[in-house]
Amino acid sequence: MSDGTLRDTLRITKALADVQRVRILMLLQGGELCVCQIMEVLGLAPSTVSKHLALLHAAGLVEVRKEGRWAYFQLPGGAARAALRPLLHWLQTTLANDDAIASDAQKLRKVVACPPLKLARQQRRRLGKT
Amino acid sequence: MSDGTLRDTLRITKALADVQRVRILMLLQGGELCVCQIMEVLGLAPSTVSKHLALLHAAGLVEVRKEGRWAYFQLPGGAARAALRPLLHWLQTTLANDDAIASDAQKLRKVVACPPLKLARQQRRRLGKT
DNA sequence: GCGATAGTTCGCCACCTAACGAACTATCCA
DNA sequence: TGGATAGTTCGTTAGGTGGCGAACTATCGC
Repeated sequence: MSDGTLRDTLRITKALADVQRVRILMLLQGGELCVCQIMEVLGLAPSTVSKHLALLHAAGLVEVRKEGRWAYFQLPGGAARAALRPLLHWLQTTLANDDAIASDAQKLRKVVACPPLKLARQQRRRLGKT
Repeated sequence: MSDGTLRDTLRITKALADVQRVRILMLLQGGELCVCQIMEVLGLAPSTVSKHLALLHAAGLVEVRKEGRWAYFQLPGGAARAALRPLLHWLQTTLANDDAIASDAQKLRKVVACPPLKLARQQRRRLGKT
């Protein structure tokens, strides 16, 4: 996918040029997450989160693991991870003291505390009412 | 300017999410350049190049040195350079084998071979005719 | 099989942005 | 002082992008 061309590089920089996608990458530092968990932290519609994740995937910045109805996303491993290491490390470093990112991390802790199944059910109920 | 907040980080990633600006950063690896030299390599109007450089400057990715009518741009030095090192190094590495970037570099060699004054004069003439 | 449901795709809208030329600023030189 | 000129700013326009809800796909449980 990424073989060092300008186009591939721009796919990555464009993927990083959005608040929500940067927030997602920071969330994934703690390990894989499913779409509904990310939705909950970001406060965005499922279609929006799905689109952001598809874009990150196309750029090679996340990997997917599908398990039944659930889709788990995580940072890439192996060779891709090595190639992206400086980039992700820079992001991590520059955002180490950011309040919004810290707030996301805290919210994530609460979100992962309850199982995804229960979380997704709550979200459905909320959307149905609105 | 950049004190580690999410907004500052996004200013940088957004600055990197454009072909022309990435090309400019790669050109500046060889040292400072004036606007007319960058114009010549990229093949863009002066107003466009100026805007890109202003954006890169606002993101802290380039520094300016004004000398009379001329403005010389270069990659940042000192603390800023240290903070951006991983980012720029990643860019440099991923684009090491890109044809378009290599072609820019070659074009730049021809451009710097003739003094900026002469170059600028040629550009004026060309614009006037068109 | 059938309803419920996690996630994706599609269509639409509002906003942003890259490009240009024209007008402007500021410096140099005759 | 006045004309030429390097660069910036402004206004406009065309194309890209993020957001949502609605419709769709695919899996699970009864």
